[in-house]
Amino acid sequence: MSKLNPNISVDCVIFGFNGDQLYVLLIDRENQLKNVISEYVLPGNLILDNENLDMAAERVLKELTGLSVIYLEQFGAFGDPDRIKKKEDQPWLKAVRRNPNARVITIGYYSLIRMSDYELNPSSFAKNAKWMPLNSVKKLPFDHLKILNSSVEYLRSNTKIKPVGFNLLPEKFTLNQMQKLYEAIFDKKIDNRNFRRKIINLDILDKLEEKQSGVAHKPANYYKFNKNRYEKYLKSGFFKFEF
Amino acid sequence: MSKLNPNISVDCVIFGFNGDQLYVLLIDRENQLKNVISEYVLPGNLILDNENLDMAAERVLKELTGLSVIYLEQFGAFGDPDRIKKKEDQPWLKAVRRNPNARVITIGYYSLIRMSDYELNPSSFAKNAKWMPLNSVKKLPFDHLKILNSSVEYLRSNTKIKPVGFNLLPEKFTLNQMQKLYEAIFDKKIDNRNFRRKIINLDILDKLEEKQSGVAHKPANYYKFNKNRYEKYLKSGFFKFEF
DNA sequence: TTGTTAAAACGTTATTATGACATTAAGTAA
DNA sequence: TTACTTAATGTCATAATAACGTTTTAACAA
Repeated sequence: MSKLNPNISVDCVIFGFNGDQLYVLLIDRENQLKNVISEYVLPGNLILDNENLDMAAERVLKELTGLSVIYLEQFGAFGDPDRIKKKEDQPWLKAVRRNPNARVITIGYYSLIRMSDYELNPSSFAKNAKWMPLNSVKKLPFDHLKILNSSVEYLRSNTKIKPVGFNLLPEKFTLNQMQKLYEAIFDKKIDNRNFRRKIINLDILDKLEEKQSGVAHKPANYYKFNKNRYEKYLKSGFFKFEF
Repeated sequence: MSKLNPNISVDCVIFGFNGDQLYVLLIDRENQLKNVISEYVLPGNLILDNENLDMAAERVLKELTGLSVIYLEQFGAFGDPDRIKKKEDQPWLKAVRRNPNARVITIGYYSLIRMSDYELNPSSFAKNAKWMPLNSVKKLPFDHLKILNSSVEYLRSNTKIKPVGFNLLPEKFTLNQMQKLYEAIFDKKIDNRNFRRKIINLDILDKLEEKQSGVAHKPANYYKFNKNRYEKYLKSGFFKFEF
């Protein structure tokens, strides 16, 4: 069996979207350790000595939340010598780490997932995990708020050059759902006619026959992301997506 | 005195520009250790336990090349378990590392400097250091080629959204020097009228009174980067710079 | 069956940015 | 004075953008 590396960890920022606002997946420290005040942290842990960073992020996320996520992307390394030295964080570290005083640098990973695809199942490990509205997270232990903020910046600049949003939307989605998502990511209103034109012109959406049903207004058409077409475009040059 | 952390290193990719092509600063392993075949590597080393990653990058670069660099930017973490396990790299590791078998993950930093500002001085530590044309670097020990390639990608996407190039140019420069730099970074020809229009419209250059002299052709006007104006624009929104 | 409600869908115009393209200007050197 | 070399410049057709209001389609209630 492989050993934990005492100096290197990964932390995962998992974003979700519920049709209205962005959420981030946090885990409750309390459930990792009884009798310590309940507090939410980013899912993260030390890496094993025989795994690479990407694998570590995948494993840690799976262990702490039950999620198997399609892709995780590295967005930064955080290594202030005192990043886990705050007094209030010590009891927890002492309880869960073999070497609670070790200097740990952490590598940040992020992912975007469809919240609906991953009902966090209270009967598994996932009972620790909780979706929190991104805007409501004002304080986190360690340097996790810094890490979170950094991931949000990364998400934004990434969204400008890649259609990352599809990972957060259901398989079939309406253009208005999509617009809401972009508005949530960039935290600003977008003109709906301009949005539609732009997204349609990218030519990576397939308009389905299907429409919304049961809604008390004109039903919206469903669309699907055409990954093949997207990848063809990627190869033959550059993608731009800005507002 | 602080100790080296056996598991975490930084590696620096320092880009320079000579008016024609991009260079990268490498150091000669031989000078760190006699009797090992000469081979160039990225300047890098383990971090100290009391310094953060940015400080470590600064210090390591200074120690290995003599350079004090204005800004270093992190661009990625590299942590394959076998990244320094290649057989041919072992003698060197054994000679310079207290714990040559330790798993080391490394954080990549990059910077752009004016080659002319930093004559690498053969009388100092810098005798190890050498500017190599970026295009000529086809092979490096460890995973340094991967790191280098990653930094080039990062440089490119960064250049699209920030006028990073100014760090590589002399204080006063001509628009044609600047264009050559962008052509080197993106590795493609740019139409000079379109380039000029775009760069002038950014409104962050000051045209100086001064002209080139002593050249056997029409002398070019010198320009200067106006940092204040640039930062004002940054605050009030978004910068775009693409070709 | 008709009217009300609510979100979806849609088009135009003025402005700005882009890409493609060729000629003249200003110095030095022979 | 001429040749040489790089600097500097303008136009036009096309594409992308921002700003803006009205009509459509379904469900539901009266």
